[in-house]
Amino acid sequence: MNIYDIAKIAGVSIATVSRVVNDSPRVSEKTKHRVRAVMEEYHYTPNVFARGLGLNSMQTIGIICPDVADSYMASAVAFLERRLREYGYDCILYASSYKQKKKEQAIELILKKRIDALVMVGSIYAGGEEDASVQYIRKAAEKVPVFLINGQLKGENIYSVYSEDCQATFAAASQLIEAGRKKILFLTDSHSYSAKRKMEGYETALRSHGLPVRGELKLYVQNQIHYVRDILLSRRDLEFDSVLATDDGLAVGAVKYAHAKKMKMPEELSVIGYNNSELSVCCEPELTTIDNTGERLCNITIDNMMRLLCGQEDIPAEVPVACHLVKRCTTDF
Amino acid sequence: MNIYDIAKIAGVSIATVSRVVNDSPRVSEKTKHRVRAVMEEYHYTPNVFARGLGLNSMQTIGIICPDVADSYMASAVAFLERRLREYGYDCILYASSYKQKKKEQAIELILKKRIDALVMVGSIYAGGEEDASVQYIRKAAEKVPVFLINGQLKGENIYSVYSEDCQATFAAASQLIEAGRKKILFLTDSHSYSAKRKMEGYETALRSHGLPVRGELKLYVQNQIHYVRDILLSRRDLEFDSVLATDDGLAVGAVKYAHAKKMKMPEELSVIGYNNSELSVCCEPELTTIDNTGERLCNITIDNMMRLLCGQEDIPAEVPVACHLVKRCTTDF
DNA sequence: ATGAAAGCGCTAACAA
DNA sequence: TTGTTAGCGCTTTCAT
Repeated sequence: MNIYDIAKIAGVSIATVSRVVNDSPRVSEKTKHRVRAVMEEYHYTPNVFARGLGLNSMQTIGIICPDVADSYMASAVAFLERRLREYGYDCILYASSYKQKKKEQAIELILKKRIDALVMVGSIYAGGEEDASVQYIRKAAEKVPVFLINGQLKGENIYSVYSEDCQATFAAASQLIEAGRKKILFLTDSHSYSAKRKMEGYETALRSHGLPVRGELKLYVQNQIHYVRDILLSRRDLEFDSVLATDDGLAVGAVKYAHAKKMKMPEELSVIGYNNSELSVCCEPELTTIDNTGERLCNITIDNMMRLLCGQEDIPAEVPVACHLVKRCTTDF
Repeated sequence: MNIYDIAKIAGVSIATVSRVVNDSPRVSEKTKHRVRAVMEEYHYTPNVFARGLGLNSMQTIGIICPDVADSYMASAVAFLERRLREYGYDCILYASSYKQKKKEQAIELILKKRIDALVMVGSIYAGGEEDASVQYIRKAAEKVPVFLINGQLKGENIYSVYSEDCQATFAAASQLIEAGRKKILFLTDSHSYSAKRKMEGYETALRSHGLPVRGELKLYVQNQIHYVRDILLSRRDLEFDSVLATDDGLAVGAVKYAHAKKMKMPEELSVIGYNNSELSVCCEPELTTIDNTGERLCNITIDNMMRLLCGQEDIPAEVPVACHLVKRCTTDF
């Protein structure tokens, strides 16, 4: 059942059927009704491939992120998908992993699908720095508008929305210090741009309060609760009275460590996580955490994208979004 | 840059270029090399829409699930995506929500995309029962093979892989009873088929141990940790010495309740969760939970799908997969 | 091994 | 308002 069949049955030309399908105003209501009736009766569905070929678009947005299983990205993807569907777009999903090579391959593959726009979720992709590792994004932007969520990159056809992680960790670390903590352990699992910005805020807070920045207090670990706990237990040399983590999972690892050492929280150990995830309210005591407002980032991105795809021009190239601290039980301020 | 351009530059016909693109054996190695060189030089990428039109396929699998943000489904989607990509397939993603109407709409929309197969993730879609609410799946299966993950439905072109939830809860409840528990609270947030099967196992265990099945000990609640805790705190009439939950989040709510009441776990309250999620190892004490082996379900599904798409015939219509209990600290057996 | 040409099902410019 | 027709870029059959 194709457009020719419908045209024949309805006694009109294919052009008219096409117009009805696309709800063109240049068809009389009467024929519209008639054609629609025929389409209904025969369960006609326009062929999207042919349509794509003609329009050079299948109304599809590519979403790429390092790992959909990560709860932060899963929420982002869920949110993006829902809003895009409202606007009649489909999502094709690519998990790129965290490796540079894989990221580039993923982009290459996804661009072949002739998507209408590309969303890159995660600060692993770009973060305001200019090196070779970011050229593939620029190249992608030559073909299709690129939207970075929690990424930052200047360039033609590239739009960044990111959370102000640096300010957030600065504020959090400052509060720890002002509450009397002197040795803040910085826990991270990543060298992403956002991790760098978080570390920057941490260091700035130390310095501006006259505290030394010690290398051994910046710890890279895998993001697995028990693994983090065990690492901390094994590092008996390490002295710290508080933890600032770049992810709730890491922070929970620290909480588990405190349990294992029978330390009281927050008195003997303060802990601050990141992302305001379910984990932060699951662990005991519940975790003070930084909410980086993933939903807002997504919303702003979609708004910008839709305006761009509708031909508007005045889309901001960069939108920083403030985080806020959610105070729970692992801190005493 | 299209196939005609490449053909002209390489001094061959478009048919030959097409053959090279598809790596047909009916082209001499010499011309293959020549044409490939030209394609490389001009960064030629075949137009997927035209290709789709010709082949009536864009090598795309539709994945539909009620909510990608849910950690169980997020892992499943992540896993499916990775494996499908290995086979050269793309994923288009639809979040359907849990409502019947929305589910039907989602299917209708996704079928318009002329996907090569459809994966439905989650026991919300079907579970071995024959009612009207499942007809839309049968209709979908007329157009494209349908793969249910943790769903069960007999029918032409429908393939089910599901975990044996009934056995799992039967075993878990039996162990609780044999460890001396008499009042097991069954906590669930869903009327999905899998929730029903879980309840069935729970009831069977009670009966086969000579215990009564009490309606008030089967509790439907929203899946939010604090919400569950508060509900339990408010239901002062409810007496129970153990909890069997259909999801880790619910179980953690019970753990929080025990904390609030200063009850010792597992002595005064045993808790068993479901899904072996990160939450189960995050909470304190850590949660005994049922692992329903989501990865295995996905793997089996993909294997079956690929065999089917390659023209093989002997695909099992139903594959039950056993769960297993992961013992942690909220039980004393 | 290669080429010519007929689709695939739609959109849109142009005519009427 | 409606119809005719020329693409869109590819696959594939049929010749050669």
